[in-house]
Amino acid sequence: MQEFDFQSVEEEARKKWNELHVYKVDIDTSKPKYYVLDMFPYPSGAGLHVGHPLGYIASDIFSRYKRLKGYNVLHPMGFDAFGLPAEQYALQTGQHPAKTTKDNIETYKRQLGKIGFSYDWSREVVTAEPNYYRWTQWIFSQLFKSWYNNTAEKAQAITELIKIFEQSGNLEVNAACDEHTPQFTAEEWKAFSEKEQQDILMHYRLAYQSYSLVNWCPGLGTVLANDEIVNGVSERGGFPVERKKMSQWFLRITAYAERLLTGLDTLDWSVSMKDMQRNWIGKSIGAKVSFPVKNHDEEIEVFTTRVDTIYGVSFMTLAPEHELVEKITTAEYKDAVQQYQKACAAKSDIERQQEKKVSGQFTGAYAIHPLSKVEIPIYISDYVLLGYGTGAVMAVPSGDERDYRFAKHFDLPIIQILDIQDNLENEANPAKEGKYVNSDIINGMSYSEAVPTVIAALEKMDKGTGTINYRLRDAGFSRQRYWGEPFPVYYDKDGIIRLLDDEQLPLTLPEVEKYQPTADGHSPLAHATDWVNELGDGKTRETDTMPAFAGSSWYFLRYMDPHNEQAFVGQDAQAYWQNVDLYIGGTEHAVGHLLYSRFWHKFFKDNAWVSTEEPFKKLVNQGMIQGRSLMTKADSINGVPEGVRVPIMLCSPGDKLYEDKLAQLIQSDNRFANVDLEKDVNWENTEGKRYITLHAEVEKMSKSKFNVVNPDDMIGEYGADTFRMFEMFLGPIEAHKPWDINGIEGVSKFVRKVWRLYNIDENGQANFNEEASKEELKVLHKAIKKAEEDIERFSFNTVVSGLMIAVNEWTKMKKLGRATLETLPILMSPFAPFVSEVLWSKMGKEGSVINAAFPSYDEQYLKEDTVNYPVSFNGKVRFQLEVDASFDKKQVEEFVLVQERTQHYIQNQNPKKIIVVLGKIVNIVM
RNA sequence: GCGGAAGUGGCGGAAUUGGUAGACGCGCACGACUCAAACUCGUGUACUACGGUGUGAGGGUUCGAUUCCCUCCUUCCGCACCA
Repeated sequence: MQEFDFQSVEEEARKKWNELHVYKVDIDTSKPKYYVLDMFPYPSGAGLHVGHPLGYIASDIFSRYKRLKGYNVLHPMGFDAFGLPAEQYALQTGQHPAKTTKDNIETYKRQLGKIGFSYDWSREVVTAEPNYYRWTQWIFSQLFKSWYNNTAEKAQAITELIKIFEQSGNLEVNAACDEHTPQFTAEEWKAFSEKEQQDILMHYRLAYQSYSLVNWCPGLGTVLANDEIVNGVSERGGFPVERKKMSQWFLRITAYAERLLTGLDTLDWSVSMKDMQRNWIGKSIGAKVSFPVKNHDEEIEVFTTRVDTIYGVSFMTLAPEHELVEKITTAEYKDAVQQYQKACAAKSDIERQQEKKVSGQFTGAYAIHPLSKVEIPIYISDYVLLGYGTGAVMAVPSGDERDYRFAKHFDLPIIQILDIQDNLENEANPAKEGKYVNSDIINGMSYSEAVPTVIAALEKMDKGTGTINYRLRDAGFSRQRYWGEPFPVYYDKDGIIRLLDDEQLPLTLPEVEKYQPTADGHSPLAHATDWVNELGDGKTRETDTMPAFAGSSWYFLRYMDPHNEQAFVGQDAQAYWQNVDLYIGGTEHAVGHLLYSRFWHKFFKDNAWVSTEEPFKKLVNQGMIQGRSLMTKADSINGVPEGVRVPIMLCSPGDKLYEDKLAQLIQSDNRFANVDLEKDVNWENTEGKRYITLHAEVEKMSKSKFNVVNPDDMIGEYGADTFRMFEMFLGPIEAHKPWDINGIEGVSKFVRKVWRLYNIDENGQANFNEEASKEELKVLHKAIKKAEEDIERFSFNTVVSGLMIAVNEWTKMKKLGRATLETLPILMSPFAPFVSEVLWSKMGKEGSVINAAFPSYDEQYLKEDTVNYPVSFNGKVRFQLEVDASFDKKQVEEFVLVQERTQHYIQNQNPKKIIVVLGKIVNIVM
């Protein structure tokens, strides 16, 4: 008998797929479509480890399954190729990022190719290629040319807005815009200079420029992202970071906040994923209230979600940077206030957030409570953030923990406002239950009555309005980097920003000599002075580039129509493929990529470039495969708390690491530069040589932890089919689980057992019966049923178990029938495409198994003549009883009662109750 | 602190609407094959004082709970002076 040889099997299958071009898909209106998408990988230099393909395997299984089920399946792959690591590498080595990125993509494709994915590579998309980013630039232009009409609830052309301005100014316009947008009439608009008009339009555009603070790190000469800063210094190098005001591009995602929120209800995503987005959008319904300042014309505006607590306000707190502070501070307090402001400014945001001590400073000024007219003192304190709400708080010590601590510290009044606040001596009570007290017009009311009452009162005297606030901020869209999409704009000689014409796209990245930013923090593109000035006439190009999320916010649409030169996606292609039916990826993109993509998609919908409101219907988050790091005992090397990690391929847990080997390892890892082998190591010594014992620890798989397992190695040893099935067999797709090589033998055995079922002789011929037996068909139809049901609910690990059970039973039957052996490859092909393809051929079938039809199970084979009932007494199972399957409840009951064993448990008592669940269980209650 | 997910043998995990807890695989033990080993095949494998007891702990609903409800503990993830 011929034994299974995965190498020749993989070769044979691959050859067939290449010849038949099986993965090429096109629009086919005779079939329903199904779009399965993997999250876009960033091609890092390290290549794939075994954790990466987990989601890809799952999506590939589902794609193949859907295809067998008669769907026209779009299953593409491409690369999110712009980004920091390539640029860092360029900084270090001088190699062009385009070159390293290309090399890395080659590595990825080679690795992915080994696993046997059903990608249609003719649709490959690479964000860093000009023929792709041309459209990213085009989309940016469209955002720039649009504003959001809150009344129409959609984006519209900026030219429409200009028409409105010319007719009636902006007083009647209900648009998403900056809070500080000036108001003007049509006449005033017409009188503005062009520069002034353009500046005003910036307040409305969906892609706009504005000044904002960035994290400028002089030590590195660059701008850092928030997560590149640890404890106020740069993660790399530990240099101080300062806040620097720079002109930046933004996308007005806040215009879509409400639609992004309500759209979540229509999506088949996990609860936690939706919650993360809801949390990020952070809608709060509240009120804006104005507090007049005594002896001033100014009013302090606050935003509150608890306008019902307004009668509990006993002081106000402003952010130290609040613009009113200077104006209202009395001469007496000027010095103290300035000192406090200085102290706050010296602290980084992170320090301010970590500060637990109560601090603040009285300004000497008083506000007048809009309802009670009581005078209340105005303080400044660093617990109030300028960036949130209005940068001012109406302090209600009885209901808010921070206000309470502040009040206690400065000995300010704590006013009870709800009858249930009975422990104000010790703590604030933020509850909304109970009835209001000390609250004038809302005394005796409940929360839901009080809120509208207060808002109405405030609105009547023009001191407040009900408002909705979002935590969501507009998305910063500028990066002072080289390796990203250039902005398709230039500044004319008056400094007015102009778009390039669409025909001038793509605006390609110029070559630069160095990838460092300029000394004043401008992007490396500023070094390319020829490029910056090439338009002449005093026109200069924008030197910032777009962030990595630009290209990934729309790539799923490009796959539908990757070579279209006329549009980023053609109407026909989009009308057919609609949107992504199944999206598989990690949770790390919960609020970044997934939110931006939804935002762009809605913008496309507003312009009727796409027909769907949401891009991703169903989202499945694959878990992380963790590594097992081999460690020396944690306490065995002092001063290095995590011990020494040992490359995973070298040894296994329990192994002894001898002195010479350890010395070698320590030398190769500079974190252990100061370890003294004599003083710091607790040696064991039982055999004349010193050693330490290794143990395993589960942690993230990472090159720096020496615990990376390469899929190439696994495939080389066990074959791609076994590798695919094993990754699925590890556990539920969403769960995090440690990579444990132990189980792979079981899957490998399974594949070989499958091969043996075909009794393949020396000539490569399968041997089988023409007629399949009833028993084997029963096993088959059970397996079909389980496979189908489990794949539908993404329970891939149990599909593998189910197939194992079937194969174990068939193995006992020696020689199987044609029907069984022809169906098995179809069932298995989503999981193990290579061996399934070859076995399909061995059965003399034409074409590829990929194009077969998924079998349907036949109930008649699943029917049993008898049912095994567990018979329990008072819920405790005592014995099994075989009962005729056609019996009804009464018959089962009677049959059970006359059994000798039943009588033995009943003794001579009368059962109180007998419960028969047909096909399941019999329970006798005594 | 708030929100979410999870907790089952030595290990990964199964049990789909409440109905035989531990499927399947690993590991381990024994046996067959072999000069021997590997491979392969077979048998067994939650604990047990053999009465029973068992799904993180305690309580509840139910004829019956891993599954539903309440309280608590632990782990992981996300958010957080958010007014």
